[in-house]
Amino acid sequence: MRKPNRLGDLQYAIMRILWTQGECTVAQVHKALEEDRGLAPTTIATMLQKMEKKGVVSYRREGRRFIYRPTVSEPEIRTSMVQELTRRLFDGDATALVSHLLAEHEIETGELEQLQRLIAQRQEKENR
Amino acid sequence: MRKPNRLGDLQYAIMRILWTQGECTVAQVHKALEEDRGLAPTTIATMLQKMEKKGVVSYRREGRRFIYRPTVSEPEIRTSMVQELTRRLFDGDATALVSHLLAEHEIETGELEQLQRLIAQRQEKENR
DNA sequence: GCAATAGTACTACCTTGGTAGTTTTTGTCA
DNA sequence: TGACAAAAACTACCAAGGTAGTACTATTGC
Repeated sequence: MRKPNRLGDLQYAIMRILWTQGECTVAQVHKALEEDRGLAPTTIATMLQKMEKKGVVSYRREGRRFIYRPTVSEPEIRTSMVQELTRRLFDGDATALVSHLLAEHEIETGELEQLQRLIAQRQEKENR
Repeated sequence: MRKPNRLGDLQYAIMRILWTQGECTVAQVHKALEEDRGLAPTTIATMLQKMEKKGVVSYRREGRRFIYRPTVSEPEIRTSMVQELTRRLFDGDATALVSHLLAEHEIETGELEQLQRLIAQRQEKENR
């Protein structure tokens, strides 16, 4: 029903923890983000509740505590967020996005070769 | 002071009008978006006020009416929005973003060659 | 058995983006 | 000069993301 989803900054950060850890308690997520963000544990808990309501995570109880688990994959979210931006900024033209990255030097000179290789790989896959 | 800015969907749409037209009255912007969005003129006016406060547009009066003008360029905004997404989703690695586009087939097979050319051009520029 | 604690629930508040109605002002034209 | 229309001002409201304090509850260590 609901289109995949875009996530806010904190929400995405939380998802990253869940994607790498697989399953987490609130405390574990809090711990993992503490360094970078220094948020109150209740902030994480509240956010996870909101995310649960929204359908991007689910949980099971284990004794008193909740174990959260992602219900959407990282590529899924990434794809829908990248698509969204591409739609808005480049009328959905992903090539225009890459063109922008090249023109604005978001991509270092040293990485150009690697890109060429990536494209070649994709072409090979296509022609097989 | 404030870092360039990310814009919401409507805000970006309005900016696009301003970027192409150069200067616009509220009525002109409204007219231009009517087809796609069918919003009330006051919605546009309110949005433009908010955008003015935020510093992405400015205006001058001409008689009774306001003429709005962008104060930031499209590449500027694009760059900061793309950077933001790249930071969040790919730890700031633009090449990883392109890799994603290739892997998820956001880029059509037919466009691969064009991309190769774009990269080659950039490389030439570099070596000159 | 009970108190300290850990963990969730509940509530609240702020900001930003989005949407629009109502009121006031002010040119303009008859 | 006065009515009308167009424009802006003001106000209001909603949703979502973000942040966190306080209240409740269940566990567990003594």
